[in-house]
Amino acid sequence: MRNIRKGTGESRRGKETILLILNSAKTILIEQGYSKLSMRKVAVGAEISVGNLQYYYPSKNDLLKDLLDHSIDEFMNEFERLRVGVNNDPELHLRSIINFIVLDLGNPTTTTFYPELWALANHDEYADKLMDQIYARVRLPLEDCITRINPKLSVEQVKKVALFISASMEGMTMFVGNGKVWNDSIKQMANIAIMSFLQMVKKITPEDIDKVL
Amino acid sequence: MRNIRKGTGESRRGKETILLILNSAKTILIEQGYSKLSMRKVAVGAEISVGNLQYYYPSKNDLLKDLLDHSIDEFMNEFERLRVGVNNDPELHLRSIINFIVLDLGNPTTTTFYPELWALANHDEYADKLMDQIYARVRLPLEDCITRINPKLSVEQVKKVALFISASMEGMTMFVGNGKVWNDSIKQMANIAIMSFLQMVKKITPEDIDKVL
Amino acid sequence: MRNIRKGTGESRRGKETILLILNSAKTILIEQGYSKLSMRKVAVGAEISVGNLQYYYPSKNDLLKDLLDHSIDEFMNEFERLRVGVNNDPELHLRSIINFIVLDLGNPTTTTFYPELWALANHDEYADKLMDQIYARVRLPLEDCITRINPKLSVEQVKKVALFISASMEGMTMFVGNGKVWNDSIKQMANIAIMSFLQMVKKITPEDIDKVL
Amino acid sequence: MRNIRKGTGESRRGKETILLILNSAKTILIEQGYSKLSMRKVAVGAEISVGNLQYYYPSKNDLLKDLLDHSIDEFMNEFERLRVGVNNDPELHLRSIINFIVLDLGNPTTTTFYPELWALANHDEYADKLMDQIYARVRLPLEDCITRINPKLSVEQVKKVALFISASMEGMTMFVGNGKVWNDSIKQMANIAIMSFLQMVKKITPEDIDKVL
DNA sequence: AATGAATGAGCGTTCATTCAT
DNA sequence: TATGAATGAACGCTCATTCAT
Repeated sequence: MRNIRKGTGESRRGKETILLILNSAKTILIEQGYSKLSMRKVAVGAEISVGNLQYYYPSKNDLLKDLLDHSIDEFMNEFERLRVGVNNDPELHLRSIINFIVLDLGNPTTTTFYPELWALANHDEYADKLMDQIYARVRLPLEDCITRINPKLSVEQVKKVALFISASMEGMTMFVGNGKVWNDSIKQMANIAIMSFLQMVKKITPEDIDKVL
Repeated sequence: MRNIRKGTGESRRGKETILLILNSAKTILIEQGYSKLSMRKVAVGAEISVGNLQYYYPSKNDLLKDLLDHSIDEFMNEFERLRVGVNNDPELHLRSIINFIVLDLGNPTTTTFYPELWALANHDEYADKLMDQIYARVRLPLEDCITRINPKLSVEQVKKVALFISASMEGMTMFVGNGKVWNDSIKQMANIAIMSFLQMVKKITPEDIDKVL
Repeated sequence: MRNIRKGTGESRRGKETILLILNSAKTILIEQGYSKLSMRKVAVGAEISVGNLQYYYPSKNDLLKDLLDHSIDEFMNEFERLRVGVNNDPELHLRSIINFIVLDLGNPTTTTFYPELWALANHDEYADKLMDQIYARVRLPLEDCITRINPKLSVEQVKKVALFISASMEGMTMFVGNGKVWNDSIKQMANIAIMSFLQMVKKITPEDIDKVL
Repeated sequence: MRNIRKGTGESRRGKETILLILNSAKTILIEQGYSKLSMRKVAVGAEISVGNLQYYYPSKNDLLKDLLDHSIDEFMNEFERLRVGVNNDPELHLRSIINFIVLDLGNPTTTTFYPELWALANHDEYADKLMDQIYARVRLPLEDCITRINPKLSVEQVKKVALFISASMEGMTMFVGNGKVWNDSIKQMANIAIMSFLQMVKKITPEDIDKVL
């Protein structure tokens, strides 16, 4: 919801237009993929002229940046809400985070948006940076739980365990996401994930992580 | 390595040209992403004319299909080699599979190629079908190990556990792959994965998987 | 003179550009034939960029449609003017129509444009529909004259006689048209046509038309 | 059935291939029009390679020439057969010629092939020359009949009357030809034509033809 | 007599972008 | 803010043609 050109999107009408643009862009990205995302199609989808689109976003890259920011904000806002009302039990908290993330993979937007983001991150610096930020943010509460459940792990080791858990869950996107073959098994996947990760966090030792074979 | 148009690629020279094309296409896909993959660029990379490229691959989609087939064949061939010399201990076998796959994520080709494939699979039927085939093939030895380690699980449950393990490992691609921030931690990730998955396979009960909360 | 894309050709400049395009297209169609009509050549002829041409006519077919409409409008407008100041004598009116149409065949545009249209009509639905409309319109006054000259003919028979007269005149295009071998004889052709058709309309009986041999 | 490159098409096999080529080309010309006629499509239709096609016809223009020759030969051969068994009555002979030509317009090949030829003749010298030859040949028997029916006409006037009759009949192609709206009325058109032309030939005077208004 | 391989130009079309209004 | 007009490059693709085998 932040655009590039200074002084644009400040009036109420402008803000509405920006929302129309971002929604159009996101729809295209999700339904057709990044390779089919064009300024023209975004303009048509937003029911404005190409000229006007370029008034708000002078270049396609500007639009992409704002689109990524905007899309991620939505996930983040939902994720933050998890915190509220969390009790003090780290194990329970870990369970609820895992549950939330795995079940979120069933969301049709998540299913298609994130693979696009990952592919993009391999070729686009901004997307790459953004990915780092999101997942670092997602790992924060994981790290907190892990530290409390297994205090013997060093800070670095906790980070790696959190990364493992987070990455593992992301990997399920392409298999249990919306419309995917295994979508019906999403609940069981969450169960396996909780069981697997919880056991591991409890039992894992510093040596398990850092041993060299 | 199989081209589309009848009667092309039959001479030695033709076969060489097809290889030049596929290598060029793969390089572009990996270095620049699918959205930048164009017939022109492939032709330039293969040092042939666009006309000649289209002589072998009448449409871009034909090229994409063959490129995916070709690229996946390479992984499959490597994966098949794992089988050879496998001992009878299912736990050891499971360890070696996990180890192989996680470490393969460090391969620069794997790191960038697979996210492209996942994104593609969301919009391209052929890519989707291919993904199903690859991962089904990858899960086969996993399912075999799991069944032998934990005989109490039903066939369906074994499949879900295998899917969980396979998907989890794929998820690490974007984080520990070649050039990624956590690339240095790839060995520890393999350790955590082995520890986590092995424990889970041993301990998990049918009820753990199918319980409804 | 009506373009396709909404919101284009609305400013004075846009309308001028559309005229430049149509003139360029018509010139190429007439001088080189439909098989040589390309968007690029039209753009060069109109001294605009290909991109701008496609801004007005998103597809070649859109341009062709408008070109046909536009070209036919010109003939129609001239043809309508015939009506004005027509006296009440059906025979005289018939003479003047025949004279007008046959002499119009000497027009260089008519000579080359109509054969293209006929060939096009065999493969293009829109051209076919348009042909039907033009010639139905041309036959209207013919049918009126014939009915008044020979009231014994049924409505259907009048239509067939009118069709015969109209079609016969069109057939001369390829022989007495501009630049054709017999172009010098166009006046005599008109004479023969008038004599032939007038006699026939006066003398023909319902039986002559519908007899089965 | 005559090709361009010296020494080709001399073996039995070569002659068969040439026939396959010409049939393929004619089918495409008739079904899709000249603008869609390409060497590639002809080769596919003839089930030979492009290279082999170009062995027989080094250039597209060579193929076109032979195609026109070949197609017109077919009509000519049929037309010559008319002569056989013709009695001495010029009026009867004229009727039979008119009848033959008008009814031939119902032939699907004639319907689509000739408009293509006319359009082509406007831009291609060879097609133009060929048209002259065919129609001059067609007018010969017409001129013979006219001279005998109406001996007062000069040689030049006879030629013009014959041209008028021939051209008139060609004009019906686009209206009563195969698949055309008025195809059902083809018999009545022949009746009207015979009545109209016969009357005219009998009654017309040198003054009718050459008068200047 | 026939094929497969290759080229280079041109095709219709889409694109990001610029700019005057 | 917003539109319509315009550009120039690139896209996937088809084409006529050449040539080695």
